[in-house]
Amino acid sequence: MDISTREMSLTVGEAAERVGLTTYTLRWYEQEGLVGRVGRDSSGRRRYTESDVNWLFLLTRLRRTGMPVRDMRRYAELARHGDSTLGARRALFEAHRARVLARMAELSEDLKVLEYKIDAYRRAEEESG
Amino acid sequence: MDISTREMSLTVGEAAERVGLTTYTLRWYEQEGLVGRVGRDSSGRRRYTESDVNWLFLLTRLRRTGMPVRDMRRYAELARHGDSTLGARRALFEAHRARVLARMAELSEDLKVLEYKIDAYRRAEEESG
DNA sequence: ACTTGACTTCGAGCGTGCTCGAACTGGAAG
DNA sequence: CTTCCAGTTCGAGCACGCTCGAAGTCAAGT
Repeated sequence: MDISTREMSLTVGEAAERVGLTTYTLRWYEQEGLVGRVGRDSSGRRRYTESDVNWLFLLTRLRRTGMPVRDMRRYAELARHGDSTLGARRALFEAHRARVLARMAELSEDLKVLEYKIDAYRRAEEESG
Repeated sequence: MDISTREMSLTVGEAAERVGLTTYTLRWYEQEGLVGRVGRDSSGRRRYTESDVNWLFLLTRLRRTGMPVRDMRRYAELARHGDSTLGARRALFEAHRARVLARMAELSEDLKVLEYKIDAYRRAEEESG
């Protein structure tokens, strides 16, 4: 368990692959302040640490649940300001959780409409085909 | 139960309000072929029938479940071609249902991440707040 | 008769979230 | 040493789904 196995650092391409985003997007996220300035190596190339990757992963989940980039940026800013923002970050997540739950409820409703139509088509097909 | 109670027809504004879209969007949907050409009155104004409104309602559900406009157009085209496309329409809905279910599963997973973070924040707040 | 306000068509513009091309740099493999 | 590939920055461009402004029409209310 030496230092080299504990200190991983990935290029933008490797990081992109791990988190399922493109290199374009990773650079853009940084530019947009969704990620703090990523470390660079001696020749100016980005080096993503494990915690950078974990952060990016979290961002992908937030994004996938429909959180706007604007809110993700706000969250990133809070995170950069340390422990004094823990409450605010929790509040942000709780509010977002509520939106996700509402969205899921909406999808369940919409699913019923889909089921209804599928059934109606099935019946119509039997009748006329 | 006279004809006037059975034959409703709404202006674009009324229809928009009922289905929760704007008048802009309703006209645009028509232009994009998501809705067949809506009837006009003697002075060229749109008159939405009950079945137009039902159709629009269905479109709002498809839209809300994330169906792209392109696919909604394809569906509308199928519907305009009558009963011979019942099977295709059902297939389209079944495929879409699968996507919605997958999306819901994804959201459940993402929700776990949110819960986990909320909990972590709560613990961190207790510890340092 | 006049005003109001919702309607018409048309094409342009916008917000979001990337996505890409251009021009360049630097390390590694053959 | 050259070739190659992945990286850099910058600003422009794109796909999607609307959204709106302009200029005009028409019917109803005062």
